[in-house]
Amino acid sequence: MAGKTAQPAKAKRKRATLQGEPGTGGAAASAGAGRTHRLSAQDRRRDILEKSIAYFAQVGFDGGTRELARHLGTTQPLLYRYFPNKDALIQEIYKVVYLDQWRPAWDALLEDRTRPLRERLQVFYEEYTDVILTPHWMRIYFFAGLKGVPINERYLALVEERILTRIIREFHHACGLPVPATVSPEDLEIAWDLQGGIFYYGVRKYVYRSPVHVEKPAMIAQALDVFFAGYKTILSRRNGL
Amino acid sequence: MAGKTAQPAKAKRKRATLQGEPGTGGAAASAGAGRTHRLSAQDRRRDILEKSIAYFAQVGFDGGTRELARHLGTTQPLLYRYFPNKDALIQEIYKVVYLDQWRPAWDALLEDRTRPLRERLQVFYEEYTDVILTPHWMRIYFFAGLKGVPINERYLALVEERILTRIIREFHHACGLPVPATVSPEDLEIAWDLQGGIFYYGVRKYVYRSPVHVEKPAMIAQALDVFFAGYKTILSRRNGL
DNA sequence: GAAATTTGTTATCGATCGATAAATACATGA
DNA sequence: TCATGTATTTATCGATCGATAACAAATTTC
Repeated sequence: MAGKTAQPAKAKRKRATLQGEPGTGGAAASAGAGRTHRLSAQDRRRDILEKSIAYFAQVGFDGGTRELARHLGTTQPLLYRYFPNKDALIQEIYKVVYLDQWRPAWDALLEDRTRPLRERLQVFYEEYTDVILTPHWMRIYFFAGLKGVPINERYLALVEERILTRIIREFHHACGLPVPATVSPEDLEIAWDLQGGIFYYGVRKYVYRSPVHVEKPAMIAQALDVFFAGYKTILSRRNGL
Repeated sequence: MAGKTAQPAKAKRKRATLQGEPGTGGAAASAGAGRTHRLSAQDRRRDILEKSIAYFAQVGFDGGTRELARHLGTTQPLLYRYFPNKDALIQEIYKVVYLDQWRPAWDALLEDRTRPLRERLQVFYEEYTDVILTPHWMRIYFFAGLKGVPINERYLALVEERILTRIIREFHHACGLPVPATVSPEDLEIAWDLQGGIFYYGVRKYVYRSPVHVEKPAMIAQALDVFFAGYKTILSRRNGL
């Protein structure tokens, strides 16, 4: 269990002396991102946040602050000028990745009864999956979930409220059935089945980096085909054939 | 970012002196699991493996070996008598959790054409999810996936080979259609949609510890209802209505 | 252009991690 | 009962981690 690849402790010193060079500052030696010395506080903060998402999405939240700083092209203590501690940085990542992604236009789209529901859902899921079926979003989502971060519950509640109950209601309307005042647990679970089928495509692709067999829009179309025909049949049966 | 809750370094010494007591050995003081001193090599190894699964499923593979030992009611160096290093232990966990779970009876069940396919799949998924929709399996699965462990690809390939292609083939047969020699990418992806919908129920429940709205067998029944009616419609359409 | 402010770096601390070596408790066979 | 072998523990090493303090460089302000 020797701690990874043990590097001799001498290397540090060497870099410290190099830092005196004229044209090439010490920090850029590692990341080589391009001489970004001395940003404004606002820009630096944004830069840290952005690159932290990419970094933690790769290695998980147990990734070290030193290696994170290397990805930033700066030094590790600088992080602590902009975030009081590692956990505060992570909390901010959650907020950005989870909550600030919903587009208000989707609210209108899902309930726009001038368009066929099938079309609405195809458009919605194509756009929505453009946001969440990405390596960063997916991996942050699961790293956070496994850590038991409380923000997850909020997200699942948000999915039910903004997406799933709407789908059920609109589906009833599209079938000429009375729209239920409150969505039943069974119907909610059927909508989760749709959501889960689509979502798992992203899991296979971005969590497991496994090849998928059709392009994303085609996958969504198929999932919706099955959902529409299947759910309609269920509703028919339920209402005495 | 002070490393968790900093415990004063004195505490260690104190326990070391306590260890001299007659009835209560040093190790049991922490876990209190019940005086399991001196197991046979075989039993100890099995015990370590079993409890390691529970422990790592809880905290992830970055969990410390010392705390793992506490859960075992022993000391940390003992682990290294039975596993050369932490990674070897983890590899063995993968093997147990992933591969040694498939029941040969499922092979026969899925292809038993004396029973209706719908019934076969209900039984299969109820049994199969008894194995994989558990906190341990789910969490190990994702911890491993996010770490990029190569064993995942093998698992996904196994699902396609043993479950999904069979479902597609049997479905064609049940519909009176010719059974395709090789399953098309589109059909495979439709089967993944079924698998994903069911699987995501477990994600919500065990990764996110979020409440679900119907019991597992009912969820499976609904997912299969949608799948059967939906896929049948698709196949009909595909063959010129 | 000097003082004050802000940004970034070097050096280091204490804790914890995986791993090893040496010593100790326990069991078994002669 | 004593020697031998195995199971378990104590003590410790080197590396790495998050975090802080002290210093240096760049920018702004007067």
